[in-house]
Amino acid sequence: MFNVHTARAEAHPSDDHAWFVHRAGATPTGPARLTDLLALMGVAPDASGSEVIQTVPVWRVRTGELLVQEGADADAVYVVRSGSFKGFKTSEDGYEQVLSFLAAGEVVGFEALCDGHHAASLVALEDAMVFALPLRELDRWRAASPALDRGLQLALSRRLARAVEVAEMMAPVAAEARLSRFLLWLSDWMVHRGQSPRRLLLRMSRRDIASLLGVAHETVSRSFTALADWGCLKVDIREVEILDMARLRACARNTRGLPEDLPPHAPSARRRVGASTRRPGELRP
Amino acid sequence: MFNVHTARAEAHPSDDHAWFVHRAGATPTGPARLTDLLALMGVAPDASGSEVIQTVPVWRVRTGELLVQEGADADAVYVVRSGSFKGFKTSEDGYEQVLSFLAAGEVVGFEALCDGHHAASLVALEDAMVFALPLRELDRWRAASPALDRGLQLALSRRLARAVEVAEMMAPVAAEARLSRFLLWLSDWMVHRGQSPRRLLLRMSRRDIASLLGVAHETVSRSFTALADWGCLKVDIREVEILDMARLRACARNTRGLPEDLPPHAPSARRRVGASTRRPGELRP
DNA sequence: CGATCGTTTGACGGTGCTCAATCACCGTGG
DNA sequence: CCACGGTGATTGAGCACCGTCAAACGATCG
Repeated sequence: MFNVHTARAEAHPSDDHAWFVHRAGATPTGPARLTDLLALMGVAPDASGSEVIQTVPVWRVRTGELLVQEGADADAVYVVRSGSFKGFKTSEDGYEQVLSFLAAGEVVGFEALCDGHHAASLVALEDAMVFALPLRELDRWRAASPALDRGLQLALSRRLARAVEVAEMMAPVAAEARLSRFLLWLSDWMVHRGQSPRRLLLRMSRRDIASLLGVAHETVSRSFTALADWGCLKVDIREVEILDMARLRACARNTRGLPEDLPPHAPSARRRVGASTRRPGELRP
Repeated sequence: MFNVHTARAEAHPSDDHAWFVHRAGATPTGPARLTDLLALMGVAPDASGSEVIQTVPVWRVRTGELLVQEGADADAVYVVRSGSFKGFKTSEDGYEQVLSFLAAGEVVGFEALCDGHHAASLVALEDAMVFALPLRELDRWRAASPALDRGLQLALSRRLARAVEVAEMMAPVAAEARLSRFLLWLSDWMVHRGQSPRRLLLRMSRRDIASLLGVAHETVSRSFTALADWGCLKVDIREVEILDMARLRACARNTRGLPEDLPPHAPSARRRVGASTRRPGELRP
């Protein structure tokens, strides 16, 4: 009936492609010492590395600005020093598929190593700084500093392990369960950064969350209010407080609605009843 | 109403957990030379490596047997030599979430490096062989053979790039579009292995595909017949032939149903009409 | 040949996508 | 200061896609 792709084409016949709406916004700033990077990655520094690698370039990216552009030639791999990023891919019809959210200590842009081009874009969700590891130097630096090499391998391993969690959030379960999993994941994230696991400040919009979870952004809104009605959360736009961690975990485990054996904290007429609990591809007993 | 989790618990009160239904099935076989591994990874061999690394252990895994078990201690990283694998994670209620399908040349089990435990299980979809890189030796081997190191980094980069494609297949678009994307991905896979891009032999069940795509396995069946009705495919259980690559790509691009500007090859009453084309989280013009 | 599993097809109902209206919030400029 | 437009979040209504349940069929295997 109404086709987004043609609609866009008609509205802006010779418009720039979607990946041009953002501006590359990384600006150089004072370089750092290797030991700073190694500390961030959680590995002990080594003397040999610091001799060869005097300084590591640092880039600063402001909120909403791009660190890397999908399809662009890659000239470096980055390690997030502070702030957070959203990784996404925009398809030709303008749809923005969010792939991950990234925080301090994580490696980004490594996908580009195999063919020299970035597979996805990265935009800062808040003012951020990144260490840049020039591809030209990468092998030499890793050879010079076993600690850097080890830190990178560990970070890459974590990235791959994270892919499992993302798949769980996109799994075909009830929208409330996906949101619960996302919030629990964020909570873990906060703990790793030494902050409270209960008070979350969402740096991303409802639409970004929706894209990651694979639902409509209106559904994310509804799921937030549902979880709040069930006594799991207190929600104020982007400030979320987890009131009942056990119940939230129960919602994340369950595939549909609210588990029966955990009656609502604050009884609500909104509670769904009679919903089936099987999910796609379920193994039957 | 009917809760899978409790139902399982009632049926098998002291049952083994789901990840015990498979048996670890990897058996050692004649080790290979480093140059074989390097050739598989697409990097030029180096003399220094072959001196230190005389032989590389090779394991054989038969169809349906496990290479690694979720949660098990990891003692090696593997590179698939032949055959193919399914990576999956089983949740406590028995649901099997497929995460990826893996073929020759790909690195598996690397997620375990960061905490020493495998995050997901790997089962052979056909008789397979893998190179084993013992974690104990990994750093030493990489240092001894720059070629091995480079090959590993490239393979890891490809794995991360693949995560983007998996996300696209799980994206909230029409079931036919997801299946189209999956088949196109498989087709690319065949090309990389030097085989025909049109004739696909599916090594996995409908249920596995369904899990990866995030739909019910019945929906996968229906999508296969829909794509066949639209003239894209010829389907015979697990043998799939792509008849119209351009049309299949159009289906993969589109979010809902069959694109209007490509009338069905073989007119079918099954064709859906009036379906909207927006998708969750769509950016409105 | 019976049993089990995988695949296909049909029917039905519900979740969640779509569309739409409303509100809160914000930076701008009159 | 307040009107103004723009963005993001929330809520409601309708309906269609697809998940669920069911049954039938073919294939494989003991």
